[in-house]
Amino acid sequence: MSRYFLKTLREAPAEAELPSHRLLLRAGLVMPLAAGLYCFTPLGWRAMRRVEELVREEMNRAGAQELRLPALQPVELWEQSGRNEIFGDVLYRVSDRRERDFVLAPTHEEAVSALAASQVQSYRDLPVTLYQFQQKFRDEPRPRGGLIRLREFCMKDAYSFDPDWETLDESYRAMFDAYARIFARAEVPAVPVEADSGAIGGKDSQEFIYLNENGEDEVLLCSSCGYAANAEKATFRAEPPVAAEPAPVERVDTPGVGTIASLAAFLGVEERQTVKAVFYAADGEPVFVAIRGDLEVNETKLRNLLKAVELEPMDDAAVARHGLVAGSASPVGLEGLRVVADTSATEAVNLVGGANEPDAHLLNVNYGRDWTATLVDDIALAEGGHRCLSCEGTLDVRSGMELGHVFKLGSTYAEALDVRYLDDEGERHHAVMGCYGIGVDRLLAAVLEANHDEDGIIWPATLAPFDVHVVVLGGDKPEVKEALGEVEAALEAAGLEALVDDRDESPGAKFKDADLLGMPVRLTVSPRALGQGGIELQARASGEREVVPLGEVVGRIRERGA
RNA sequence: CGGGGUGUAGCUCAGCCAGGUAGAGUGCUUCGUUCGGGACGAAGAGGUCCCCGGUUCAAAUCCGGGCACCCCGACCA
Repeated sequence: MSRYFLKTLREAPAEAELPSHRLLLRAGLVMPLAAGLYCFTPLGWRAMRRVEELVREEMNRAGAQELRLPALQPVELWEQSGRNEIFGDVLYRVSDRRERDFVLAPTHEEAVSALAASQVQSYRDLPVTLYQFQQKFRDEPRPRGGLIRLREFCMKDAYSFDPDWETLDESYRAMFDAYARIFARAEVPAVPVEADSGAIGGKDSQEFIYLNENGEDEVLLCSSCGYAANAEKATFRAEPPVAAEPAPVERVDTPGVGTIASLAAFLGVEERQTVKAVFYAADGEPVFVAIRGDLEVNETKLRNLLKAVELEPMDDAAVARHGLVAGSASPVGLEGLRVVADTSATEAVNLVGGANEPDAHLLNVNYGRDWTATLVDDIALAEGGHRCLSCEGTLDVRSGMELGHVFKLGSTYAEALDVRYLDDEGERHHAVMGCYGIGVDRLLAAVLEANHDEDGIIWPATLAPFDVHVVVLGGDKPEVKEALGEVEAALEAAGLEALVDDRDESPGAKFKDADLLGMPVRLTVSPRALGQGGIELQARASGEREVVPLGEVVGRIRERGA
């Protein structure tokens, strides 16, 4: 370590708040270069390589084949798939000396499809799963949390090509199982949850979420039946509507009432007896959304339903232009606007709705009789405390980090980039694709979030940058020198990698650094330990300590699973 | 893109309100002592006080404009 390119910090820089971010900086694994961009030091890079190697082992075990695609890609490829526009500002754009336009790829469905299109000809070439480790570039609006959200990061991205949806199920399952093994071996408790599959379409989509309060994603979990879903996707059972016979519409004055809460209080009804209006602009087109008053709109569900790329709240000018009365808007008597209704608002009877004039509302509004919608579907947002749709349980809301995503894509890219094959009857079909991603940097951060104590990192043995941390005390004494030489030789012969702290530091400083850096096993070579008959061995996780005769050191390390 | 915060030594921060020689701890260098849980003493190196402009005899400090970074939100295949 006296010559190792590493500096630890006694205190973490002020900008770091998350435990993983603080540890990365304190242990000297990374150095920030700019927002969302990090340098990895030799030690940090070793850690990354260990994570990468673990992922690679499981990909290979699952039968996937590693390849390499370029990060720099012609913009035409992205125009072909239509994602030049969909990604928009997220794409880093560059041009070459001839002023041709390129992008730094944020993901590789296009490139891998182009490659597959050139290679796949027959059903005999399928199925195949290809993967790579490659830097992705995304101009994120807000990088954050050290390695949690980066602008340049390493992703393990895999893509499967199958002849049909049935065999895709098998390819998908193989990746799903590989992911479960990866997170288990990395000692990060990630749970699979149902996820939104986005505007691209596709079928099943699941995310592996590490439940952690510092995560950016929200998931809903049912402790009774095990249902788990990303908040964007989650379904639930709304409170049943209040039962009643339809009554005639009646106008009431509601002076100063402009919110559902105040409306319900003013009239002495429950919020689920009201209908709420929310206005959006979907790709610039105005949309009037009606949902029961006790529920919120899930904008992801709405965006998917409308097949919109962009969905924003309607701005005040547009609200006025369409003659909408905020606070008392109503789908009743509404003309010239696309109306989308949540199922909840169409099933309930005798709701209180707006009157489309200030300080007034309508009683006994009923779907079908008084108003209709262009589209009716589930567009409600599941929240903690809601009832599970699958059982009698209650949903809990938790935050978490998305570490991996597995996704049955279908043929969207195969069609855009012409990945076709001939079946055994000579008929041409598009391949059916799946895609599978793991953020390697983020996984490294998650490993630290899940494996540390107040003294520092506690590396899982499979991911530790070094197997053993050797603290040398009294290194100028001949018996210590001799013992150190023998220990180093034994470790090397056993294939164990060691970080040897031969610095001229006080014992306390060396022990503190050993705890911070967190290798699974610490060996102390010192006059005291030699006097007690050998080398001191301490396990980082348990803190258990023992003095082991020199010849048995490797054996004891092996027994401890390093 | 909206809201909040911060920019002074490698790191953590004080100084700014009330303008007047740029500071502490830690880290770094050297010497000595010490040597099993961030040792002690001494000497030293290290600064465009984020940038540009303004006010002033004088700006880290006051004023204006920018930039960067962090946090919250929006966004996130």
